[in-house]
Amino acid sequence: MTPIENDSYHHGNLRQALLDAAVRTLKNHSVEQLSLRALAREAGVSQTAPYRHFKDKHQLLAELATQGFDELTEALLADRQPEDNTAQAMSACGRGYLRFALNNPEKYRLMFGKGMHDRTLYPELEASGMRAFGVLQEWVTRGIENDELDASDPELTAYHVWACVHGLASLIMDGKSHCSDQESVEQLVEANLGMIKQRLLK
Amino acid sequence: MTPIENDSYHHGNLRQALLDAAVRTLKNHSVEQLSLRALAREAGVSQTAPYRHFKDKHQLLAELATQGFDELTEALLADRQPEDNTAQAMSACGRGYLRFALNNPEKYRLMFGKGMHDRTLYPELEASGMRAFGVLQEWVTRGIENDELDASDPELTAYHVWACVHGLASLIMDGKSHCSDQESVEQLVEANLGMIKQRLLK
DNA sequence: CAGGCATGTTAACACTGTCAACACGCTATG
DNA sequence: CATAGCGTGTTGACAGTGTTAACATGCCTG
Repeated sequence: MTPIENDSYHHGNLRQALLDAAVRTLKNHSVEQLSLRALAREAGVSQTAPYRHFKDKHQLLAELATQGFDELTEALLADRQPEDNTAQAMSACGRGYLRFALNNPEKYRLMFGKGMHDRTLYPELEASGMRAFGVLQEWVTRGIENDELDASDPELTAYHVWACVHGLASLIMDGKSHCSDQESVEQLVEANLGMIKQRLLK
Repeated sequence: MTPIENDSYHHGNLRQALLDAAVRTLKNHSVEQLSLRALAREAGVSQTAPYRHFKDKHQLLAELATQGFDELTEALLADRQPEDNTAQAMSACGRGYLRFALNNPEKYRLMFGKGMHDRTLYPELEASGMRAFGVLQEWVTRGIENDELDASDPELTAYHVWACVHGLASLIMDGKSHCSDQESVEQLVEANLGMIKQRLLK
């Protein structure tokens, strides 16, 4: 878990240690509160050492976000079974998405939001984002092919579903939902996922 | 437009001048780039003068956001006609919402997102947000009463629609839409609004 | 073994938010 | 009408930030 303790002049594992420290920070603090200098302190290293491994603060954030999208992809696939039909895939993906977002709100906010300058500067970020979107698009496409979905354009439909789920996650995360307790949030999520499914499924 | 020029020791209109400068800044810069000191410079005043009018940077941001929600409420009502049926109200609200968000992306990001510490500290902010949501909820409620909408719970349905539209706005603003030109964005918006309507109208 | 290169450090600059102490000038009260 | 007070603006300072330049260390390769 913790990076190897190293008393020598060279840390040995600083790059990963900084990323780990950043992930840890995002558990309790917002992206805006995350500082390179604090990460360096936590890694037991001088305040400019990070610049040997990251051009920018933005680059570190971009790598965190990339890693976040990969985790999101896993979350989307976690509850899926190979034999799932479209309705089951929808439910699994939706729950996986919301679970990830609500369990890692600050990381999620970093992935979307404006943590970095310009995400087009980071091709790996774009790619990992695309992979996550691809999971959605895959079952939507299959659902349309199998005539299970009431839709024609797979990409547009997948984008629409993404927007709905993303909006739901954002509103809840930003406290715009009246319900504070865990249980009523889950009910809200289920109700919303139900409304999406209800009208998209034939 | 510009605050009154005032060579005297006292500015005379600093509070509003700062808010105006902030709004101007958000036209070209992100919330993160907005600094109190820069606003003070733009108002031709020392760097700590703002603290006579705002306890915090957060308080200034909260007031901007409050003002933003009021503008959003106007935008939601702008294209509405008193005799509109639910379908027409949906379209007008949806277009108004997206127009506001895409024309004022940084202000919108401030309104949602994590610009302030804790929005519950600013009751006026909460209230103006509620007024905006109320516009949505109003026509949803009427639509259900008139049996024009295929839904039962007005609040839940309004929240669902809000999530869909908010998600769409966020994804487009954060550049997750492939389409860069104005025209294809509008097509994307229309297609998405269409899918929401199609699914909700009886 | 020696030199080079990756990785670390120190010092410094230009920013930021924020507070305390001080200065100005309008307004109300004696 | 004078003066005391208070709202407003200023100066100076502290702590924190991202970032660069110049310097130091030590492993790895020729």
